[in-house]
Amino acid sequence: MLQVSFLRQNRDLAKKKLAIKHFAQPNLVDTVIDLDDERKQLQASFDETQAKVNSASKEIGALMAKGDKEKAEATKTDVGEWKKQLEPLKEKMAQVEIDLQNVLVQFPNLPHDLVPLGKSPEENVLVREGGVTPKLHPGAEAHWDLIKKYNLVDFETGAKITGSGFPLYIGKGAKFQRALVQYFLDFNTAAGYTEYLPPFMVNAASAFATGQLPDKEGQMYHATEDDFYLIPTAEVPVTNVFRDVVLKETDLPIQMTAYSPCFRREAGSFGKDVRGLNRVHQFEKVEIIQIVHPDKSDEVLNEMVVHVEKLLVSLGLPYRILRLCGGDMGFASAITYDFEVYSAAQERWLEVSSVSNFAAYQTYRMKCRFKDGAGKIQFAHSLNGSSLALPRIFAALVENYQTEAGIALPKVLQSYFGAEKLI
RNA sequence: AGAGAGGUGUCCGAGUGGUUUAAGGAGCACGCUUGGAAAGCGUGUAUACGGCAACGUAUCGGGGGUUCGAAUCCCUUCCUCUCUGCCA
Repeated sequence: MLQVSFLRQNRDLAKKKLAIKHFAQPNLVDTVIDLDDERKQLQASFDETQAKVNSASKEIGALMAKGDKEKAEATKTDVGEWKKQLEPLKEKMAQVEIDLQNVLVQFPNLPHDLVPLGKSPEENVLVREGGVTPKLHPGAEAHWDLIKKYNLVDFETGAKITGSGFPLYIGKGAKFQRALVQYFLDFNTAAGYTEYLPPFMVNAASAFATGQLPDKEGQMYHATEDDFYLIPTAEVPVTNVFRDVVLKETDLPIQMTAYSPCFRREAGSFGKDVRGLNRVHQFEKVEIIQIVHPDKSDEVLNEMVVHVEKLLVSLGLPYRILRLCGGDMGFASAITYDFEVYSAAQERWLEVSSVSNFAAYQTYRMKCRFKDGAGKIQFAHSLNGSSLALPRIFAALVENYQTEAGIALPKVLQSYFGAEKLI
């Protein structure tokens, strides 16, 4: 959420930056300031009257103690009058606060200066690429054929059990998932991240804090009986560890990693992107999350990008890193780098990780602050990234490592999987 | 799931309608004291909003209510603990 004080001081800059994110109603910035002015005014007169009530009430107490009942009763009448004035003020103030909040939550985060202009994925900027695209043998197949051929994943039975997009991993397919999760977690903890295993459902306050509510309500599965949401990413529960917390400056940076299944309704998706493991409703992911000093978040973002890059290099997959343009970025992000791996069999790039700096957008919503050296309270910055999401990594690995004899494995995974090759 | 007991500041803990302006203790910070430390003494030690400031307002798990006045009474909700039940 954007801070009113920032919007107040940077009215035009905010509008300009919102335009980069293709936000349709830049004039809401003015609305916010007007509402905030009104709120201030209402509070001033409310506080003033309330102060009179408070001190008169105390006086009544003193008068009663002295036994001066008559004067006490007279003061009660005065208080009654003031309280009548208070009622409408209170109501108006509550309404203005709701209105203000309703407008504020509509603003996406402002883009970082490095974010390129653009509307669609074609306008993302290629930062760098690496790895070598393998030369596959003739007759090489896409993962949806390979997993059928080797009985690694059964979509039909998953659909029978639950519905489409809920894959059933079997045998070596299931074990491979476990091996990947284990490898990714070990890789992250070796770099200093602390491992968490969070709840897989969250309450509305948590979903709101990281920005899923109200923006992406329709994308989450909702358990209405208890009003819990199935998490779309471990980012939601893990970032919320620090909701409503005032940290010490020396606690920063906080580095966390977590495995979780992710549940996404993916309402509105269609087309060839949804084939096989390219887009599913439930998948496994290992996430990295950091909460850092605001002066450090740019630098930390780059470190996280390099971290994920190293992980991809270790898997021997051809990859590229893109800086997303304003139109392709997420709602809460200030700057995002997407990682894609090349699927040699599908002959297309698959997004496998997204690393973002949220600046103070999430931390302001969730009131995650720290006390700096001077004793001043500041909002921390939050960042996160996938390290890594499994389905498309799985797809790219089986496609790129396929041979006529079976499917090989990158060296780093052999000990985790307990064999030299997958098949 | 049923019955009961609870939730107070950084922590422990007192507080059943009015100088509570949340006692007292511990911790922490600073100062005094000391050769240095400990002890002792003194001072300070939550957050948000409004205000240039003085200060005001709100917050005793959350929300609502009663009252001139609520940590305290009432309703509701969440959480923790104990017992019982059920269950991996």
